[in-house]
Amino acid sequence: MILFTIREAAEKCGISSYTLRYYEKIGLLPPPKRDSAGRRCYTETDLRFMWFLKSVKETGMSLEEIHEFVKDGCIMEKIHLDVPIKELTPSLNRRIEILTKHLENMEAKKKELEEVIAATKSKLDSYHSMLSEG
Amino acid sequence: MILFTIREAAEKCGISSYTLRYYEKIGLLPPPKRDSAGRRCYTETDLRFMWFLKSVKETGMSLEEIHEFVKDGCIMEKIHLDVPIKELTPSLNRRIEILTKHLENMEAKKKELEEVIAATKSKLDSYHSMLSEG
DNA sequence: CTACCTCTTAGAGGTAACTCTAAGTCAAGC
DNA sequence: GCTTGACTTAGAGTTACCTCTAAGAGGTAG
Repeated sequence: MILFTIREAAEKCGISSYTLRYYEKIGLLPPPKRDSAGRRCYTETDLRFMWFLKSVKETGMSLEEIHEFVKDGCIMEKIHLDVPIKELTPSLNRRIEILTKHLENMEAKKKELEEVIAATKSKLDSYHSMLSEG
Repeated sequence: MILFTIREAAEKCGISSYTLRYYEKIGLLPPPKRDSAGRRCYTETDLRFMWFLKSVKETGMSLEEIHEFVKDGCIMEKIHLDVPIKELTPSLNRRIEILTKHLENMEAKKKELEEVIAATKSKLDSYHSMLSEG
């Protein structure tokens, strides 16, 4: 299994080491394994989770909402440990609710971006014609 | 000519009165006319400008960049006052540069949104199938 | 061995963008 | 004529999110 130091993880996922420790402290990232000297060792699964966190954050989810999303740990791990689906249903439903809301926000943002992109293009056109014709 | 109080302007453009005064103070909005009692009176042109400001801000332009964009006043007004295009060319070129950069940022944001929207949909699908099949 | 780099921690400091407060003015309604 | 409420100002406070510092320990290169 490949393991990464905090610096490698930071470089790979585009979140600074400072921020990774901060996220761990406030409960957004699970505490990773440690090496013999007590240093953090991240797995590829950890990195995938960081990528997910970064994606939703950059598309507008607040840290508080992310916290609400992640608060009862890794679902996949629980499935592997044969926790019955029945017990996971509340978690799953909450996650579905949060992601559905976030999806709506992202669709709205995308729509606004498209509108402002169009308006900006037309403004640029009018500036260009002022320069060439005016 | 229709005139609006700061509260009406705030309501119409979706920026609070506090923020409108703040924007004026830091030079993002031109000082509007005042009534006999010294209160701000906004024109429809002022409102259109607020809408523009809000659009670029919400799509990720910083107040500093907006300041750089607006810093030498209303170009249309100068054109009406018969300022020769030659004198306006530096302003126009700077505005074109800023808007072109912002357009690129918006396109990148839109692309990221599309990717995260797709990833989120697929995650939602997998949650739904855990609930129904798992 | 010593210098250097990166790691650890708790907690302080910084930044962007508001958001509100305090103290006071002004005009309208009762 | 007095209250109400919106307005004015300068400037302090708030929020979200980092970002860094200080103090100290472990491992590596010269």
